[in-house]
Amino acid sequence: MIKEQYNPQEIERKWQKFWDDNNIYKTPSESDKPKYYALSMFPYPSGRLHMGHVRNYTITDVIARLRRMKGYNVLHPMGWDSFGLPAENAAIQSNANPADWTISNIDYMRDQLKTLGLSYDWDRDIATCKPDYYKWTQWLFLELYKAGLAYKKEAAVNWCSDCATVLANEQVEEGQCWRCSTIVEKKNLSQWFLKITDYAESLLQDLDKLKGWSENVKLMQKNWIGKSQGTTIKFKLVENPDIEIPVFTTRPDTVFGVTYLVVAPEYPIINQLVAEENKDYVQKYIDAAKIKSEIERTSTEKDKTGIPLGTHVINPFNGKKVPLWTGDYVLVEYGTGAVMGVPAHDTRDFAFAKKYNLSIVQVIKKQQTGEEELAEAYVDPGVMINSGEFNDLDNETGKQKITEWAEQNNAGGRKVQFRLRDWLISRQRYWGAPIPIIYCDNCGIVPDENLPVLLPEDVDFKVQGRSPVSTSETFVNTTCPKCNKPAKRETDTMDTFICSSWYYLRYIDPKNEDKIFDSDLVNKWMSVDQYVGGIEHAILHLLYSRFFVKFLKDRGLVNFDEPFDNLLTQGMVLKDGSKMSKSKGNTVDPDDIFKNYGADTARLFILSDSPPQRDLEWSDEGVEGCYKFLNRVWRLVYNSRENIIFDYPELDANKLASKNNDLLRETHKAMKKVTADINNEFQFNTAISKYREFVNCIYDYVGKTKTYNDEDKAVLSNAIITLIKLMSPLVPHMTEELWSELGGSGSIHLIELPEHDESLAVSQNLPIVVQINGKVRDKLMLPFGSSNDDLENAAKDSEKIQSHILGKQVVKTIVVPNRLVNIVVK
RNA sequence: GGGCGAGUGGCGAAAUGGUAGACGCGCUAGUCUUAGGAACUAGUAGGUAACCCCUGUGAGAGUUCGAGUCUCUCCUCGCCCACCA
Repeated sequence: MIKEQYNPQEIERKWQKFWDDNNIYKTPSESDKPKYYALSMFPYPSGRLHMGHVRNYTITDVIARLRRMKGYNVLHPMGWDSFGLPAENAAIQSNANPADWTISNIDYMRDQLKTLGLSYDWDRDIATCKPDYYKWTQWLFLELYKAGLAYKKEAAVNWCSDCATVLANEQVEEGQCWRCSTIVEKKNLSQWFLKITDYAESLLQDLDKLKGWSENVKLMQKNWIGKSQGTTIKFKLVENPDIEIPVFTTRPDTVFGVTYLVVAPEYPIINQLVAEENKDYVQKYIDAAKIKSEIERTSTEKDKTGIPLGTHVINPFNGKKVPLWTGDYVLVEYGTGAVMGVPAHDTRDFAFAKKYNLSIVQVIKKQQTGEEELAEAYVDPGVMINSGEFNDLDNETGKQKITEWAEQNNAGGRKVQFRLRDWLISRQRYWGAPIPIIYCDNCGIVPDENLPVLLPEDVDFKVQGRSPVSTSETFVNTTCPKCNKPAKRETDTMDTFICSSWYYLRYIDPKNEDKIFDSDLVNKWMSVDQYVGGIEHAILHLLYSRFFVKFLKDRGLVNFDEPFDNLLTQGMVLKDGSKMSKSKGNTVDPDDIFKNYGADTARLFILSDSPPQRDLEWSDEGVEGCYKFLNRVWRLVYNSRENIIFDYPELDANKLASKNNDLLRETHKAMKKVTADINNEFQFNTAISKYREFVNCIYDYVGKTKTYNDEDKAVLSNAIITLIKLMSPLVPHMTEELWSELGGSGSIHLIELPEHDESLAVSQNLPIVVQINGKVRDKLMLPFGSSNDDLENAAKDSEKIQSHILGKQVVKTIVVPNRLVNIVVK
């Protein structure tokens, strides 16, 4: 018996237990059905779910549920990105163990996910902080090491003093730490890197294969990889012709306009380039540059500064002698660490030359104009002048010719330059996967194959400036696996982005103790059919994941190029116009919504107000509205319970009374619209509108029907049971309850979703718009499929239309079948 | 500075080049109630007393029988990258 009152809390608890007990959402690895891998970006277990999580996981859950009901074997797993700094900070504050803090958060959040009614296969739950997972993270590191893609080097790295650790390039935002906004310093440290730059070209090229990614995200990756085609040109030092300074340029066509050269202050051999009398002065400049923060140095507002080294270089193209400078706007990491100054054709160089009174030589002119004094740099295409044998070439041809000349005369050549730099992965923190490396005085760097290398527990978390791991004597002191002599362990841990860049592979084979995963299984399940997560991962996580998959393919462990076929980047959840955050105090706790309205209401609201890609403004009234709607559906079913026959007889549309035919048609229209909206475009908001329209329509029907004959009952039953089926992916608990109470057996979530019948979804009569000169003047109800002549005649017969045509000349008539007639008059 | 999006009622938003504002929130009036913040009914872009009609999708032009939608110029907002040579 259906209860009179909709009681979400009672229903939801009951069905969640039922689903759990009966393993409704367990995914068999083998099945005759086609596979579908639906994946949400797994959360960091910070303590409790926020609305962003609710949105992310509900979206993916609806997609997974719909696919399941469309006959797919759906993999829909969940896990925990559980290494990271917050656990360590919490440990320092409360003297707890990061592991305990993390595990209890995971347990709480897992319960919350269950409360939300998400259809996960919990048997595949993984946590990156557990040894049975990070063992394979370490294994992966060693594979990279053996392939020459993990290496250690001394480098000027980004240092966050607040987090007391180094940061990857990708983790520095506007010169500040991505996590705590502390201004990042440069420090010279010996650190581990992954050679992601080896894959720069394929990471760029394969973006074209990602048809299911938005252009926006692909472009962000493309810009980050930052490929530029250019030329290197070598300039010899006048004072010591054995020294060559190569520069990188994308404008070799302007080489005859070089009037100076600038090297970075950190240029490795800068000391050999300085004239004796300038040494003191230059050293001061270099020291000053070092202590400037990244943010000061890279500010575009500031004037460029530089000083002459007192020496000169020879331009190989024209033999001209030009002064050599150093300037802190030149980056030692990019290109060759040296640039040529062409003030006439580069705005930055122009400003620099004006400031320091350097000469300006024009070498490109606009077509058809003479040479004239430049008021600003001329950066557009043109014709080469003052360029010796290259004069009169258009500058694009000039680029080729100049580069060829450089190649032929040993003065440089073609060069492809990427902005992408190697991935700095070592962190001086505790709560991460230890880097499985041993340093031996005899054997040097030795990989430790005895995995997992477990995190020590006897550590001092409060140590400053070095990894807390280094305080564990038992961990640090070990023996060399090669020579058995005493040796020391690496005490840095890995960037947690390593752990989170391969997790989607582990879900497929989560309990494998012998291998990172079974390749056959992974090849069968990958790629991920639909990945859903926040736009904030557009670069870091997604780029790293793509890199790992390309590496694993090269190692023969997988046979696909890209991990994620389709990517949906969901918008943020806002309140009062800005992102929900604790610091702003504008958060809404999902638990409160579950408690007051139930998970079904939360799910419905989070999907109803905006399309998923767009930001969603939180609205208490909107939540209330969704709750009322669910109550409205409940009442509809409850009040009609006497007239609902679960096994209603088949309906013959040709024989139905017109009222019943109308409802049958609306039922098929709803089927069509809802599945199309969810399946193709993830337009949950318009799918939900359709639910409401359909419910309004059934209410109309019920309101008009005083007594029910068998045909009425069958049509009504069809409408209501279809409604419940269509709503079940979004509103899983309430629909399960109604399904069961109306007489359905098993779970509604395991049935097949019905397909609409197109012939039943079209109306017999359609409103046809009649326009005069594109303005609507009348609307006529005409049969579906009327011929163009019939439409035109009907339009011209209309009294309203005739009054508009009267006394005018009909120039032409446009007819769009089933839609409109436009009469053009003069 | 470069790149990418987006501008539609009081609000969230709909709209294969073809009836702009579906659906909802809010609001107004009414019904039922002791009462309702519940439910139901009707209305709700602006102008007009009002039907008709006129105006209307950031501004301006263009293409088209017809433009929220396509093209160009401009304005505003958001996001990403940014001394990248």
